[in-house]
Amino acid sequence: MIDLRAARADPEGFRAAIARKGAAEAFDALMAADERWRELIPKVDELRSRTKTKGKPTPEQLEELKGVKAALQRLEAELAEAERARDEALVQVPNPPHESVPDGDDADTDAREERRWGEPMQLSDPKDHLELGRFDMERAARVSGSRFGYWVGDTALVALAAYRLALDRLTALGFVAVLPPVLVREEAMYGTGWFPTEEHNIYKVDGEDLYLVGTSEVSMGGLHMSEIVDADELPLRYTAFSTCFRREAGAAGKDTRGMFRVHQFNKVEQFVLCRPEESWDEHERLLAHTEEVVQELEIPYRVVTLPAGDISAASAKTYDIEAWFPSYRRYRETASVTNTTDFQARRLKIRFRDEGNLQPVHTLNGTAVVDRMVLALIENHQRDDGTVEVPAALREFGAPETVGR
RNA sequence: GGAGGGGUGGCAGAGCGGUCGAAUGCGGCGGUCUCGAAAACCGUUUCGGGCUCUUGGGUCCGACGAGGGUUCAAAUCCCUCCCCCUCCGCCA
Repeated sequence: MIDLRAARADPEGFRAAIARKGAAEAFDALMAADERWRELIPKVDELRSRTKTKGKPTPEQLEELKGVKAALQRLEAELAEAERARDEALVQVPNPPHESVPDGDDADTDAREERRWGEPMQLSDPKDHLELGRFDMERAARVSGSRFGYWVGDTALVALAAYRLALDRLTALGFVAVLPPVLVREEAMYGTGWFPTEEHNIYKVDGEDLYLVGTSEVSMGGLHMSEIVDADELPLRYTAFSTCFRREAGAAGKDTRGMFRVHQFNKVEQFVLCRPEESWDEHERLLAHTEEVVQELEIPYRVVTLPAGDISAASAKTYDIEAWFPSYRRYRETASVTNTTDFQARRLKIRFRDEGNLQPVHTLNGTAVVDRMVLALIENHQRDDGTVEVPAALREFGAPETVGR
């Protein structure tokens, strides 16, 4: 959530920034709800102080108390309603985007390209990952429905090696490896900003108050929920491996072929908690880590800064790494690296003590390796005979030298 | 799944209807001592919110897992939920 006090102090500034995410109305609604709440709170406090008695009250005092309490009860009901309305408005307001984030809301036309790496291969007739790797979509459809697939044989081993490579590189940098839960409570979903805006994309477990995470960012955000972390321990750097689940409810008919957009995939994530003044440097560092992995996988890519209207509610700034996909003949999103500043930390109540003052930490998350990258790897390393040469970096992690059908 | 026990400040741990926002210990911060440090000793130290004034205070309100209830009055009594621990059963 945003810093309400800061927003009251500079409503125009906040409104302008939030408007770049297309959420000016949500902000206006919040300010109105907050004003209403602030009208009521002093009145309630005043009445409450009048109900205080020291020790046993006299009969006359009791009579007077009765009247005050009746008035208090009515006012408290109003306050509770105002508070509910204000909190509801608060969760609708996104994190203001950083100044360096471009305007616009279209990922394709408004994103700012930062750089490119590698030479996109230009085959006249490139095969796609389904033709090159071993995936079983037909049987998966029978077992699980559309948008699921089995990774089979050498293809599965390449994916596992890629996860292991990312974990290896990150732990060497001091990141702590974590295998987190993938079922979480509503609290973690709200805390990380996935709810309420992304709720449509999340699976809920029937009969339980549990949700399947769309990314381990949710589990990792929850890890230090409600804690006051030791300032000396910051930054806390984690790398988590987990399966991720997404309903892809709004994506009907989009990317229906192959494993590009599926309901379930695996990801190695970076998740960091740090001091506010460190988070922008840390953001660049996380991006660099991801780029190093993609380079080791020898996948041509470009880095873009997503426009304000296309980043998540929690994000202040997001870089995407788009891998070259020969079969699509274009770059496509494979990794996201995001600074959520204090937005998640505020909701999750993760704070640290700085010269006596408690303040929220900053949190960041970023893909290190994800299944889509392995798809890109397979496509980019195809040879004329339809086999795939696996990058040397993956061999020590159990990958075969080649993948062929 | 069954049977018990428990959730209190950064941590440990008292309190079990008003005198309790809360003993005590540890930790933290400041100081005395010291060339310096340790030890010892002294002082200080929960969080959130509103208003307010020379940003550091003043003042009022709220919070003892969460939410309801009883009562003039709840950390303390009752109900619901969540979580943790121990034992038994089951299980990868």
